[in-house]
Amino acid sequence: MQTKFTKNVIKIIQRIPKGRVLTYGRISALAGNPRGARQVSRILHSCTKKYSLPWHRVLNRNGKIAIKNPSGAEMQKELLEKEGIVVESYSVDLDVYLWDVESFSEV
DNA sequence: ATAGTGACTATAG
DNA sequence: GCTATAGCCACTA
Repeated sequence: MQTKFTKNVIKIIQRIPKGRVLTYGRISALAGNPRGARQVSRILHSCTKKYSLPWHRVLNRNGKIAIKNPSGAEMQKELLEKEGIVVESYSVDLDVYLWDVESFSEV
């Protein structure tokens, strides 16, 4: 059984539009836990396969790829570029690609 | 219950 | 820009 926070995170991540990215802090805050950024990473680990989450659209606060696994980071960069996002040195320009989450509150 | 860990964040140097 | 610390919260042993 997952916590409410976990389910919210999953729902939010699944709502990330193509070509946009979100930060761990943003997601955790939207899910109801501004301090739960680390849990977002955990959820990604646990639920990416089960829920087909677009984990590649989740970056850290600096718009940088936070994955430890070098292969995974490379894959994420590739996936982002495929969506039209320019990735430089494993980081993206948040001013351009950060998802405007205001539309999520409507739901 | 306690301790260790982590795809984070904020602050300090 | 970088590393180092501390704080946070959920999961695992």
